[in-house]
Amino acid sequence: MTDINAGQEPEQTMTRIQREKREAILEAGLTVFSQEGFRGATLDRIAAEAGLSKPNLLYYYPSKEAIHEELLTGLLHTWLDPLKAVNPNGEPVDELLAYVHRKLALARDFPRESRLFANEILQGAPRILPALEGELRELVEDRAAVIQRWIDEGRIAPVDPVHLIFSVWALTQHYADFDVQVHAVLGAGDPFPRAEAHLETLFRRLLTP
Amino acid sequence: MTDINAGQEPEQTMTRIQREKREAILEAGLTVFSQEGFRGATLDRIAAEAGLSKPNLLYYYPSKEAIHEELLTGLLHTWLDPLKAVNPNGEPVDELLAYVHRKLALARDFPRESRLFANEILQGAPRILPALEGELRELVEDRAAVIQRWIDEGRIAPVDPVHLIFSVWALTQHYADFDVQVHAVLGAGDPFPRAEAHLETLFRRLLTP
DNA sequence: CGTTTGTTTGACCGATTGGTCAAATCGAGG
DNA sequence: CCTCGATTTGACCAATCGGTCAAACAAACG
Repeated sequence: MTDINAGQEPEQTMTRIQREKREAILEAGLTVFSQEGFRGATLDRIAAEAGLSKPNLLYYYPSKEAIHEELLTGLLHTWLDPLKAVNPNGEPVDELLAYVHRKLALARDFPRESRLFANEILQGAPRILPALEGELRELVEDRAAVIQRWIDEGRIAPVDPVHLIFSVWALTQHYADFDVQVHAVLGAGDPFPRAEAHLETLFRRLLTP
Repeated sequence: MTDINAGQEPEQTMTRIQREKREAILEAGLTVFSQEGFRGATLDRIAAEAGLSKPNLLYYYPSKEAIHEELLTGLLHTWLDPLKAVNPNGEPVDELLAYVHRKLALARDFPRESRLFANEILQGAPRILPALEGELRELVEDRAAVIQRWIDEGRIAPVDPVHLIFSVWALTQHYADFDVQVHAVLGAGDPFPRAEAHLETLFRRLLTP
């Protein structure tokens, strides 16, 4: 019996089969957790989705909690990167529009990740509240200061910087988290091209001085 | 043994105690379902929250499903009313801003209802998809036509009418569904006054011709 | 080929789940 | 005070939950 690394990422020491199975489990966990939330998800469903027996799944991850935790920690960085990438020395309107586009692309390409995050927040963020009050808050305060500077310099129209960031989050994640509703209203087509054009219009009118 | 109405609302025939207990159960169910989702919620927790024993709860509602269903059906109307109330004969910008304010007030005053709805959509809307594809879709199409008319008459700036409605939903519900995140970033104060001012600015710049 | 190490599974466990039921308790009317 | 229906509860049930374990199986290697 090999006590497979219950902690972090010495992926080097893992065999091919270990990497593949753990990846399959994370993939399945992402699907199930993002639909049902942590409490609603069951190991049986995750195991079935991953094509493994339940004891076999528990051979690779020590608990349901461990799968969920690894998914969440991986997520936060992906989630904050687009905001981090806003360049304080760039052209303000372009930088902010590019941020919106990156965030919308994330919603389009990683809807399950978006819903996993939404589920965690809806449940009161019991597992990532510290990260929200730490990393996230600091990053937002930092970028809000940059935006405020742009406003003071008259390079974008005055707007509450933090609520501007909230608006970007709300508008982009809506297309991932509420996609069932979006499709119920719009029909079968891909809503993203129009969404992109709409958000471009919205933020351009909001920000252009 | 009285077989308490398992169907709809002859509230007239109910005694005071029946009305009170059923109300307490719905209240508790709203709290629990909105936090944990349908699968994650347990009858034990709902019963505890309502101050009842589990068998006593099941004396008033025949199943977990029944509580959830009654909450959801009651919800949809509350949710659509603000959009219904948009007056096709009013002043366009005022009407739409009033809609935004009504929807934000809903998020402020009924956050649990908002989260219950969000949970249902996140899970794929298994219980209200028909209503979304029916009532909701028709209402949105109807109001989108009104907005399009306003655009054609040059009374508001051109904008995709359906995505405009999505934007109102996304921006207002964000403050209810993600309030933990909002508070993590902003600190303890009440975010709604600033949110209201921000959304007023946003939609005024977007819509003013 | 045998051994050792890594992988998979069937059987099982205690706890919790949604739900039942008969018996106990309450409360209003006679 | 008695009665009868309304309400409440303790005990219980089958199913499912997260998780364990020993045994079976597979793979690598000398």
